[in-house]
Amino acid sequence: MSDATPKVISEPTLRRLPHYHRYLKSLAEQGRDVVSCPNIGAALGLDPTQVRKDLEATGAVGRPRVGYSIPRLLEAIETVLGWNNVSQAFLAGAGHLGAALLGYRRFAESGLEIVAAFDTDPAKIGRPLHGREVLPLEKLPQLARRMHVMVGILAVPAEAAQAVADLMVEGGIRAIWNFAPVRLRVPETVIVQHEDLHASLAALTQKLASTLQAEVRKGAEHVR
Amino acid sequence: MSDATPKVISEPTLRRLPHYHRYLKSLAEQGRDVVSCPNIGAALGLDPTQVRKDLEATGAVGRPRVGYSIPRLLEAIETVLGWNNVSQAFLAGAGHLGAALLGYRRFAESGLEIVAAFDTDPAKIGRPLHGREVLPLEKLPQLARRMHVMVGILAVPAEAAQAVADLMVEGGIRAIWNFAPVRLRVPETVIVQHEDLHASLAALTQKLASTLQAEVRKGAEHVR
DNA sequence: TAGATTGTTAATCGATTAACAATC
DNA sequence: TAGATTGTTAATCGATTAACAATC
Repeated sequence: MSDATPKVISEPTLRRLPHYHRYLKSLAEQGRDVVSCPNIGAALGLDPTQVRKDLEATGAVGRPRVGYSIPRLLEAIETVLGWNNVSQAFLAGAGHLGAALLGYRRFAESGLEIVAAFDTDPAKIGRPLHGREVLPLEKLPQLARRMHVMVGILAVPAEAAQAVADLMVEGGIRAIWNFAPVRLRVPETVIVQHEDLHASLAALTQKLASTLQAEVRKGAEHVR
Repeated sequence: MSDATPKVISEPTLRRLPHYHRYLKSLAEQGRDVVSCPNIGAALGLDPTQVRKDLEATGAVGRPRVGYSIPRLLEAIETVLGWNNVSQAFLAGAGHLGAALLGYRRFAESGLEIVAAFDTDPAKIGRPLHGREVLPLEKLPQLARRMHVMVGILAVPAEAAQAVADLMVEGGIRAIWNFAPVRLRVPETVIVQHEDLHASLAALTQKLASTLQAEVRKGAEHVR
């Protein structure tokens, strides 16, 4: 029998862990050192059982009647999410969005450090952007290999996304954070996290439209 | 009995619709005018049955053996997503991310027009940003009421998010696109679309870490 | 007609929620 | 001890996937 279990954590759980972390941090600052699932659930608007299951996924152990140790919980979450060992990332696309991502320094707290940006626009290449150098896109693969960069951030127009993703794969990048509204074709060994603003916006506007419509219907019914 | 059905479309379906739209657009440009679900599924890497269910949700009707009319499908998707009637939005937070969102003009294609930005920083107020004026945040509620703006985009630091959301609600805003890593407390009548970059990043880094770990284990086993 | 695709109903799968015994 | 909370098992719920009849 092997030592460690594979331990697959579901995407919804993974996405909730940072929220727990943030709340626990605020409690720790207030001097609290234990917390219960019902407590977290009430603060974050989540089902206490769901909170417990999520915490269980981190390997944390609590004490009945008391709760969980906040420092140990924070530690457990950070370990699971890999926030302890920072990994370096390359950013492709130094447009509006790319620049915003470069400028947002707090990703470092989540274990990600953007070390260089790449673009095809000669006007951008060579100039520093938020303290990082902008390099010609074609250099991405060899540099990724040389520096053992594992994470790529894709902030290029939809038309170019697949080609740039191919470059990243060529450079040995193993995880792509994709901001282009395109489903990428990559080898199975490469992880793609899709950050689809267009999809979110579509969901938002549709929900708003259907809500407003329902209200109009209800209003009409009332008049009738 | 009432005329129209409420018709609730699931979030996953809503998020896929823009992808279908994009693909259908490209087919239309190539002069194609019919398309089948297996066809779409193969192109986008989705199960054909899932594609069919999604299209069904838009009210589109196809012909057995032939497929769906591309123009009619495009029309159906645009109608369902509310891309025909553009709605105006206010942006709160003119920092890196806010500026990037302002600069990204293509949201208009998805029925959203950002008409003004708000901030508390005196250095930003009064200056135009990507062609839109930056106004003092405290003016948001009354202006939203006066202009009947229904959508708010929240791109402020986490600490300020709840307070700014409260201002939006006060101004009668009915849908909030939230880029802050915070769960907002809003009345039931207000829709919140959470765009949680921290959560996505957490999921990405965890998956990468656990994949790499699994490979190390496998390698070790091989050596043994 | 033959056969591919639609439309629809059933089965599967995974996540959330509920129930309850164990425990401090 | 009494009772709140953990840990765990079962039930529910919704989305995905499979199966199959209807149809052009």
